[in-house]
Amino acid sequence: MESVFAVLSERHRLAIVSLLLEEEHSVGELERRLRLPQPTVSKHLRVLRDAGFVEVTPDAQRRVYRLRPEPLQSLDAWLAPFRRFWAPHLDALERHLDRQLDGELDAPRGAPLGPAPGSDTPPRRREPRATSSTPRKGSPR
Amino acid sequence: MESVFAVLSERHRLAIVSLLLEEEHSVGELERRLRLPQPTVSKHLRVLRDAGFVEVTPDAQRRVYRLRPEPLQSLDAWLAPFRRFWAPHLDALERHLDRQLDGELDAPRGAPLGPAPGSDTPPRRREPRATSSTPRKGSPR
DNA sequence: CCGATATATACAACATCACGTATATACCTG
DNA sequence: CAGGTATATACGTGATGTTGTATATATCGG
Repeated sequence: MESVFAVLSERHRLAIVSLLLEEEHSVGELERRLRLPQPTVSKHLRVLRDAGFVEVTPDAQRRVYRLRPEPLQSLDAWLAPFRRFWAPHLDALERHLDRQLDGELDAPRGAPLGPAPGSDTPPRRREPRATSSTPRKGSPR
Repeated sequence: MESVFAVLSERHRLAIVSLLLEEEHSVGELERRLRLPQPTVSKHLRVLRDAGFVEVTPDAQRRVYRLRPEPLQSLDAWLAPFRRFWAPHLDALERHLDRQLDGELDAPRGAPLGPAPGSDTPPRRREPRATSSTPRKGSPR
């Protein structure tokens, strides 16, 4: 369980993190909120603790878990360069919307709202923009 | 492979996403950059495509992959509430850094979001905030 | 049309993870 | 000390993911 992503890729752990965002909780409280057997909760908390997501404070027999900021902060830091990436996309979207709002007098060529959510393959053609440098054909392995 | 986290929890996929942040790449280019066998690259790209992280444009026999913003944007959105959470912690961190001048928290350029800083808990204070007025005993289920 | 190139997919082996069950440890109350 | 409560851990099992090998599909050059 190395990475921040691996830790959060489990839905119950994600739920625990979300719950702990609001306030600290004991194991039993998490157990009830999530409707999970106690060993499951404890094991997920163990993973979260090893990864630095939570810290624990003993309170008699109870263990009160609370969120720690570091791992999520590092996630935020990792994400930073990507914000710069989709900024232009947002701009493009905004410009598009601006034109639309400004009046679609332009009658924009029928293109009827592509359904294209994500994983389609637009039938587009692309010129060989291959950095002009690597005309490799038979790269011998 | 449901969640954004699950997709990014694999280091090679994370590397691919980072590479595609800089510019689009064909499968062969990724193959060489990452020193991975071609089927492995293709399979990871398949996962990324199904999850909406990348889109592909055919260029003769090549397939040129480029990054798509949506999934990472949703990750950013998920992270938003947590920023409010660690804001107070940032104050503490800043005070600490002011004294230490220990800058090392930055976006990894290709660095694989290292193992979460687990128990390297900076010498922080732990208030005895054990809700001192809750001497719960045996709570019956 | 043929061979080479580029990429995708099928299949099997293997590792990892999450879960349930059982049990261990610690603390509290009487 | 005894019994109950709260949590952690060990072990076996089934599910899922990753990888390597082999093969299929499509395109290009001649």
